[in-house]
Amino acid sequence: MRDNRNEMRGPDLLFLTDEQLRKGIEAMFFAYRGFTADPDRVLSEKGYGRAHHRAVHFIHRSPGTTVNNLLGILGVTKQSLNRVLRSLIDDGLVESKVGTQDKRERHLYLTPAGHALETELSEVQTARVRSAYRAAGPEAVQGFRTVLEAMMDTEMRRYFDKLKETE
Amino acid sequence: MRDNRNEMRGPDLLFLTDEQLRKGIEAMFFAYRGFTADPDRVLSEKGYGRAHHRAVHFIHRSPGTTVNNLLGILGVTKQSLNRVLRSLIDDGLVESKVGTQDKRERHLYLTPAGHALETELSEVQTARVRSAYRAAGPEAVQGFRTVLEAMMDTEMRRYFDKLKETE
DNA sequence: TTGGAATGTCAACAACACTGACGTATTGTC
DNA sequence: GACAATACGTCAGTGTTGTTGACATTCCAA
Repeated sequence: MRDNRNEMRGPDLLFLTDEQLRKGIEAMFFAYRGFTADPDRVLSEKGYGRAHHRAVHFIHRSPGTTVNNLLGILGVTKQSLNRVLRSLIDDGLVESKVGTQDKRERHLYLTPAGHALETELSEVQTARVRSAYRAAGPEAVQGFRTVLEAMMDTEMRRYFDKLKETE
Repeated sequence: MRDNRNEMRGPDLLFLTDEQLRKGIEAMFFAYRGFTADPDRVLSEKGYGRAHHRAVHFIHRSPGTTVNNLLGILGVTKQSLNRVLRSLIDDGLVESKVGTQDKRERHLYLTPAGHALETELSEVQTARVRSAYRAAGPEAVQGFRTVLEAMMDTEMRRYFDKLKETE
């Protein structure tokens, strides 16, 4: 019924039927599970979780970032992030340096051990994405990226674009 | 360094550079947050979580499905699923009927109240996906779906394809 | 200089996943 | 009919990750 509403607008909009949208939603659900499966395995062996992965990833991506900046990117409360950072710092994977200009800020860096973990996680996750990209081909990848960016919150896209600038 | 390894294979493979893969990973992270943000808001108002959404979604999608089948789709333990189903059944959103052929099985159905919740969740999530699809266009959506399917575990793709058959 | 804003930390709690073990009802097989 | 296997539910315990509340430190501006 609602499908028909769209179908009547012409064949160009067939990709916007409720059925197509539902399948997109389910594809997103299943794909995200695959997307995180390999890093999750590595992490659980070491007693870490997905939150540790995210922290390590973005500290690697933006060395010297502050806790506050990381909070914005990760979208969690500072208390939640702090627990994760605490264990990473205690285990010697992350270094927290008091800011020189503003001593309230802590600047975060990966230690050599932290870089080693980041590399390990990155390799397994990248392997799957590379495999998917290769199987799908460049045009599909372009479309994939376009849809993902359109799906973000505008605030998140701001962070994403900022990271993209290193391109 | 590794980028160069790929770049040397010619311009066709530029989309497989480490930098492109990293941005794909980050896009996936940010987009999934947006993807779940709207339903999460609706759910938390009602005292439910993402796990309830998944259960309601797939019961709606496959009415009469058994607990065991749902366990396979969702990829969680029965203890975890049971907690969610318990609250949904107690709140009158899901009905559990003893199987007619095999009385060990429980077949799951949404009640009218369950359908109401499913519709509400589906509408806010579909709205975002529709908006993203519309902005990206049909070719991009095709590529999006292709990459997502290539990213799933083979086992999950089996479930996904089974759901797709209703297409 | 003093009060408010910003930054980060500690403590307690809730949601949701996990493992392991056990109980019950039903089914299928020898 | 005995017995193993299957499907489902439940109890107990644990861990990660999110939350709110309270608090210490630092900076800045009135």
